[in-house]
Amino acid sequence: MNTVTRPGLRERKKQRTRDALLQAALELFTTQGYEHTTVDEITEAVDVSQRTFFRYFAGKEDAAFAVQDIAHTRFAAAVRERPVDETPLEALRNAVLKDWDTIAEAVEQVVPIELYLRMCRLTESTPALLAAHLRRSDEVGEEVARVIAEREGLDVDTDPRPRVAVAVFAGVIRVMERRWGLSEDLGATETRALTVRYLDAVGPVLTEKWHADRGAADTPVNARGPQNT
Amino acid sequence: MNTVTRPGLRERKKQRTRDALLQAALELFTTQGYEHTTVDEITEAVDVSQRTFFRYFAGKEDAAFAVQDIAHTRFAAAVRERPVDETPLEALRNAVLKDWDTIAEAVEQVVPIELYLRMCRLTESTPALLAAHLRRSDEVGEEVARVIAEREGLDVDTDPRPRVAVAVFAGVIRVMERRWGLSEDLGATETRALTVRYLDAVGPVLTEKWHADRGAADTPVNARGPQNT
DNA sequence: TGTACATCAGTGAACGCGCGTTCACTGATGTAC
DNA sequence: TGTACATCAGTGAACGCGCGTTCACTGATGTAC
Repeated sequence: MNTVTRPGLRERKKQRTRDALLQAALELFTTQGYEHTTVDEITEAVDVSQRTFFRYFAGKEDAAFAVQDIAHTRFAAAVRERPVDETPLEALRNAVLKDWDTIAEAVEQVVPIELYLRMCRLTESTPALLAAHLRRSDEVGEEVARVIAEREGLDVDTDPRPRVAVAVFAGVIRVMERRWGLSEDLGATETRALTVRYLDAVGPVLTEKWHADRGAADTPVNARGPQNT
Repeated sequence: MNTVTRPGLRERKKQRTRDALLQAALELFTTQGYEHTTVDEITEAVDVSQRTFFRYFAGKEDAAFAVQDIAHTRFAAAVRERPVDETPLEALRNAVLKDWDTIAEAVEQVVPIELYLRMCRLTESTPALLAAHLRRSDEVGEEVARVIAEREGLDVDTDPRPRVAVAVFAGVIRVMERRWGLSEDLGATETRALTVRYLDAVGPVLTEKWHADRGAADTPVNARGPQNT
């Protein structure tokens, strides 16, 4: 065993403690609600002292967003990897979509994906968490705007376009998040389709006459016909 | 005196107490920082009991956003008042601009405008406040999306366009807020011009080649030439 | 105009609560020889 | 392979703090007659 050098026993134990705390935290948050879960309950569930929790997480909120942070970091990295010949909005769109291809696996390294999805729903319905989420997303947006500016060889502080592009994109993602949070059981494929459709809606929203196709706007991406949600 | 019926003495006293608390709160927040100001300090400054504070504000955060709430309410109302022949984005743009014509007076009814502006800056630089602000803005966005949907005779839950339009608009406003927060002494006129320019940038960002006018994008609205900020 | 009663803003003192911190300590893991 | 020492994750118990709540009470304002 131990084919390649892997972290020592101490490191592996740390990782296990952290994972256990994280999983217990999300489990409790999604079961009893974020506000109604105390740090003490989390540490009791894992059977470590309260002090240990604060060794791994700066606070309760930090634990709540530990997995989301992975997603954010991955997204920023995905944007960085887009070929420069794509337009900024193409790059952003392709980055999310590509990112989503492998996000499930990445999350599963830490907690069950299903738990992460439940946590996302909770975030949408808990004011304190939603506020924190929006602020974190805003930060990611700022980071991504800098990446876009660099790609295009622009100064992010003097040229408004990188930030505007990211803001437009982030706004659409936010609309998708809200909608995703509302409808139960919206799978990966549907979410993807929804995102593409919303992104495609931006152009027409700005330029086309809205009333021309009134009522036909929410037809599914690949098919036409009656539907709900 | 008392030409028309005005609120009784009791009501006027209540108003004065509330205003005093609000002003003291913002003054302390902007002077010492939000986190470093306790509710007790606020009530001590006004010389009322701590209990009285909670009669007027649900909590510390509520006081911090009391003025901002006025602005939000006014904006939503302004959107409602736009003629229906304007496109949604025209309506949103005209609503902010029109709203800003009279916002100073409205705010002055409650606290000095300069204090409100200082509070806005503080919000931008205090994580807890920024998070709360973004969540509140998100709520306003939802409300405005419903107004837009109604204007256009669309169902906000099946047609993505109202929410997408508002998200795009809100994103641009957010970019403006951030920039405003960074540069000191950005007056009303400049802010207005900045907003218009950012809104005008949305179309080109989506459609035009970015590199064509590289470096010339941030020239002032009415003039061309070297400049900073 | 005056009196008697009702309403309700404000009091003040005490409390519960959970977050996050502190401290000196223990014992397992890692490393040097 | 074994021993001696260093590191550092985890302990547990105590604490400070500020938010927001509770309660029975006081006294000013409003209203009915």
